[in-house]
Parts: sequence; structure tokens; C-alpha cells
Amino acid sequence: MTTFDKVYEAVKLIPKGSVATYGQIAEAIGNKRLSRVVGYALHVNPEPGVIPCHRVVKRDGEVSSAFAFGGANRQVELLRAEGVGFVDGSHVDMTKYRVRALPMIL
DNA sequence: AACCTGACTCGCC
DNA sequence: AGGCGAGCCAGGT
Repeated sequence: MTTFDKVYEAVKLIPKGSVATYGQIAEAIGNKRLSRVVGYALHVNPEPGVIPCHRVVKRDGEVSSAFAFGGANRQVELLRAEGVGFVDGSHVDMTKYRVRALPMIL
């Protein structure tokens, strides 16, 4: 079980219609400072259709600038399709759609 | 094998 | 309040 695998596991646990921050993923796998690694993990291994990386956003709710499935705009589209609301064109309404607590990965 | 970099976050100035 | 440096892991050069 590598750190990357844990990241993927945590991301898969994000409920549909909600989003999680990189920090929350990092926290779920044991170290909140891994937030950076979380992003890199999804960057190099976006396993399309398996890992819902579009549900992962920055701490302030802004979608990442380099999205693998066709641009940040595509990510926003996917989230909207799941019922996630936005405060503007690129910021998720974190007060309503951010997951309260993400299960710890052991 | 070492060094650099990258979807981030937080603390200090 | 905004800017900068540090800390984390893996892969490429």
C-alpha cells in the first residue's frame, strides 16, 4: 500500500454530490501535509472512471487549474451535474457541499 | 543515487 | 492582509 494508493482510496470515498479538499484527503491518509502529494498523485494516475478526482478542490473551494479530463471547466461541469453548487464560475460553495468528515484510511 | 519539481497548506513576517 | 518559505512523496533527468 503506497501513499498514492491511499490517496486514491480516500478520493473514492468522497460521497457523490460533495467535494473534499486536498487537505482533507491528506488528513484521511494520516498526514495533512501530504496535500501537495495528493494533487500530484491524481496528476500522474487519474484512473478515469475509477477515481472521482473532480470532487477534489483547493481549500477555498476553487477547482485546480490543471485538470486532466479536459480542463478546469470540465471539472466544474461534472460537479454541477452531480448537484454541487458554485458561488461563481470556479468556486464550489464549500459551506454546503464540502464533506463534513472523511473516513481515515488505515 | 541525488536533485528538482509538482492538482497544496499552513505559519511567520 | 498579502507574500514567502517549509514540509510532505514519487517519478523523471
